[in-house]
Amino acid sequence: MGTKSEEDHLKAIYHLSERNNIVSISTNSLAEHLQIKAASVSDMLKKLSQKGWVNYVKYNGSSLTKEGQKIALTIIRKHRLWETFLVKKLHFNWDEVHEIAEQLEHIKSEQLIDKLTSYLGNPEYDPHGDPIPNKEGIINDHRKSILLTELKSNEEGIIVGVNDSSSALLQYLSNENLVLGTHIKIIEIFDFDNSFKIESNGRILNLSEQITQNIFIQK
Amino acid sequence: MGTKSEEDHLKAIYHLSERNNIVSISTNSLAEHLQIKAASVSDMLKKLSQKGWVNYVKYNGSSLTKEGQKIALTIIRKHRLWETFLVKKLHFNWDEVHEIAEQLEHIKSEQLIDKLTSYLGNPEYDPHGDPIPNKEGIINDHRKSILLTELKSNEEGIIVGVNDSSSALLQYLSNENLVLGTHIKIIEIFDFDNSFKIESNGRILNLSEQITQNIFIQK
DNA sequence: CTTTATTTTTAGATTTGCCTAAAAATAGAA
DNA sequence: TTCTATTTTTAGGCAAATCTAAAAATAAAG
Repeated sequence: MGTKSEEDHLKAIYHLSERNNIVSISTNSLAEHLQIKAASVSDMLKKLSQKGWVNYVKYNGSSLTKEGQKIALTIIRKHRLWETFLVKKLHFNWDEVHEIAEQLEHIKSEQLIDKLTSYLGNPEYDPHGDPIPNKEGIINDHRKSILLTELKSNEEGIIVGVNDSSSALLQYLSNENLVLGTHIKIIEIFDFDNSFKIESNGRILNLSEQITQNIFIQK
Repeated sequence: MGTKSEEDHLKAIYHLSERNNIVSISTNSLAEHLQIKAASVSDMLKKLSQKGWVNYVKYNGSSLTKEGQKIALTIIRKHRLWETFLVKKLHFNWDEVHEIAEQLEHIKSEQLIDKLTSYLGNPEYDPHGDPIPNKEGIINDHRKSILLTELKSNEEGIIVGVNDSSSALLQYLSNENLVLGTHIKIIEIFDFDNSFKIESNGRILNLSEQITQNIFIQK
């Protein structure tokens, strides 16, 4: 499809749109996300717009076209399949695979991905609980998940995903034994800092707002 | 280590040296092998020489330094491990894996290769019968193989490798059922074109010189 | 041992993806 | 609403890896 850099830009637009439920993504937030300068992003947006992958109005942000979204989802599909491979088959920890998958996602071979998919048993979710788009770029997410922040005192749920794949968060969660499938119960919510006191596996834990707004729960 | 292009140049020097048992590789043959122009190769040789990876004397060809050879062998190791993965685990045919491995060999993660190696059961040879260098870049090839061309009438042997990984050759051999491990016997050698009449699996086959000089045999 | 042919290098351009600095547009505050 | 701050774009540059065309070195042929 595109170059590594083009693919990275499309993916960034997709992720920022998804995370914030926003239609138009600012050039600055893309630059921040991609760790490059805004001027470089402007250049690339012009190019992607010309290719028909991005809707771009000067000074007014950008969004993906149908075709751009298809490409972004193909890359995300590959990323999540490779992460699944790394954890399930090569026995990496879930916090070690992101960087490697960032490289593997750009390998070009449809047949490779087809064979990898069936080798992994057609997985629907990656090791972080994120749904794997199908070959047509469609996400079939039958989890009814909400953010932990949306729960109230005394409510209970199961961890089904994370909103952020940074090593720091994933290691923190592993360390506290808050892995996918873990059952938790809200004991108390502290208004002054929005931190949560929860119970999980018979232990009492305190979670900061930075943590609670990155954990997906199913009641 | 280096960029994709640097790695490709080092690997090319290694392969051409190996194939021809020659110490110094001409710029033109590198250009031919890499499918780029000789002028571009000159530029790169200057760069690699400056990095201490290549011995380069203007107008006099190039060879690998110790360090350059180590890098080349690391790439070759990764290439052959990925090929093994593609054939053994994903069930590709041996003639389909070269292109994909050309991409995968540039993925950067030592841990990934370590885990892949043990996942594959520390293989010593790749699907084409080529030895896989170890982590230190040492090739431990305990096959005593010779080229099919070196056999005489009535001699027999087993196919243990190929000298050329082109799809064309590999498909030809698969088609004739001349896979690794196949036992063959020389019936007759025709002087006028150096072609061989052989017997294999009870069938009589004629092999041109282009084929016989690319098959490794163990008596 | 010249002359010609071939190989290799240099010089100068191009493309891609990035940069900095300055200009232009938009948004926010008084 | 007008001034200031912020965001975004433009303009011009740079490094990497390639190219073409021309010059230089080496090899081959007579």
